[in-house]
Amino acid sequence: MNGRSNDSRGLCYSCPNRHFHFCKNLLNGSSTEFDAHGVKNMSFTAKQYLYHEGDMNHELFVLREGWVMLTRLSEDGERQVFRSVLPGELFGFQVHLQEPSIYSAIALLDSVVCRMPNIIELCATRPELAFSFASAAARDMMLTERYLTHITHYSARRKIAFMVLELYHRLQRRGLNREYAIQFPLKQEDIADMLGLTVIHVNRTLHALKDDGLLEIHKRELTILNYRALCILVGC
Amino acid sequence: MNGRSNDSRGLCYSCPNRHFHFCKNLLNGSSTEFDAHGVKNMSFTAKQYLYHEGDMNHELFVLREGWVMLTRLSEDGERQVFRSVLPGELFGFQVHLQEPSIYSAIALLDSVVCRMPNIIELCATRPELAFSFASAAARDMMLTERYLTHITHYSARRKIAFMVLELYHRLQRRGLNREYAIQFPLKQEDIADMLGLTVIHVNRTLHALKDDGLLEIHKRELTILNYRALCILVGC
DNA sequence: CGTAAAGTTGAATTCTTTCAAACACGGTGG
DNA sequence: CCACCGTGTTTGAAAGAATTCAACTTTACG
Repeated sequence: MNGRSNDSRGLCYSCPNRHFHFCKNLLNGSSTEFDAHGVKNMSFTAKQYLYHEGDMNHELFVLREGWVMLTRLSEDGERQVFRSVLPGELFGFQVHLQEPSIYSAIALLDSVVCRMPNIIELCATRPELAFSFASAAARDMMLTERYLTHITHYSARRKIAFMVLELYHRLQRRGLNREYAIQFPLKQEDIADMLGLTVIHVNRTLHALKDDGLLEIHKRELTILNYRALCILVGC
Repeated sequence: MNGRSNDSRGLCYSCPNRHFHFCKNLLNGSSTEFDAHGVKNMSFTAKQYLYHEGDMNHELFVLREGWVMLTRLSEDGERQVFRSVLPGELFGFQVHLQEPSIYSAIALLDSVVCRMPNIIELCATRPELAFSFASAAARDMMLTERYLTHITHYSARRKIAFMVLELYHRLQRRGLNREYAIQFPLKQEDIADMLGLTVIHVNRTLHALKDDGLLEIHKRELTILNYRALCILVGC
């Protein structure tokens, strides 16, 4: 009822309930009301950019289906992957709504997003939405902080295991898994840029994980071969 | 006026303007109005915990003076430092206000905080505050993401340089620096737990940075010896 | 003054990166 | 149908970065 029961499952690292309340709020509004604010669905094909860093993007998106990745190019040309956005989740909200976006959003799978321009106006009309935004932002924050602490403290093996479990749980929460398998469009280079490793090392580590019977990535599909062992590795 | 001019200073990594708008909003309210909601100042001495992870903490804090550090113990006993909270900044807001806090807050210096219980009630009375919370959360998010990307991708030397510059700029913004020096209560172990390094390696790296004339930490005071070189190292 | 906390050092080991090269696979054009 | 091309993946060897462990020194503080 209040989401507490979900959090007592011991999934200490993932945040499967992310944005749930927000989306419920948002999506329960009458569609005519939202239409008035220019809220509408848009489709993107895989590898298509929704927007680039530097664009003036005053819009807020909810991903309805697909997979979106948020990236940024650092000053020295390195690509940094911020995070993956999965169906039901929110993205595009940033501090200064008047400022250019600090990251790019690219669709990794064919995706449908719900776009909301005029966030400020929307909040003015429905004040409770502002609180939802705050909650959603705090939720993102929690997730990012977990990535931060895990990634900074542990081995490549554990980082990858953490990321895999985290993504798996978020998808599972929405019923987007097939048993222990999920559709997985991330390339080894994406994983590397997300976790701060080299492609080569990601490759070797993935092999080791497969040899040890923990997980396997094949043909854009990720299969968790030993869920318990993976949890133990991540330390939860 | 709108904060945009502040962001054009080229401080690509730090977020000196953090929480500024929020605090302005909040602190400009008439004190009687806030008193009605139980808003009040509290003092803590150095090394004193404001609250522990697991506590039921439904409160929001603004740090007025001092230095607060947010930490968490992971399942395997390792301590993880989330971030430092500096004067003028907000902390304590988390997704599920009804849930126990996911981190501890400890004062590293004698500190004064402004405590606001009943956040939800407060937001109901003053809806624009909710939007401020969302902005503040987004701001924290941006900072954390910058830490994430910097820390995951670069060497210990650069991580430490980044952290130092970031803290320096946040303090400088409030005029809490003395030239190129700031009060610096973080111990080498805190730095290690924040950046995911060992104390030993932090120690060696700090020495190297000092030998190279970049920065120096002595008697709880940090001095930036070569600001330009530090910026170049961090890559901004 | 004595104890605990914080900082320092060296040597050996482990983890991760770098560089250079090869392989696998799907799509395209001839 | 096959050669070609590009993207993504794989491998080896060597160098570099960071950790571990164990011990020692200095500083802070009651």
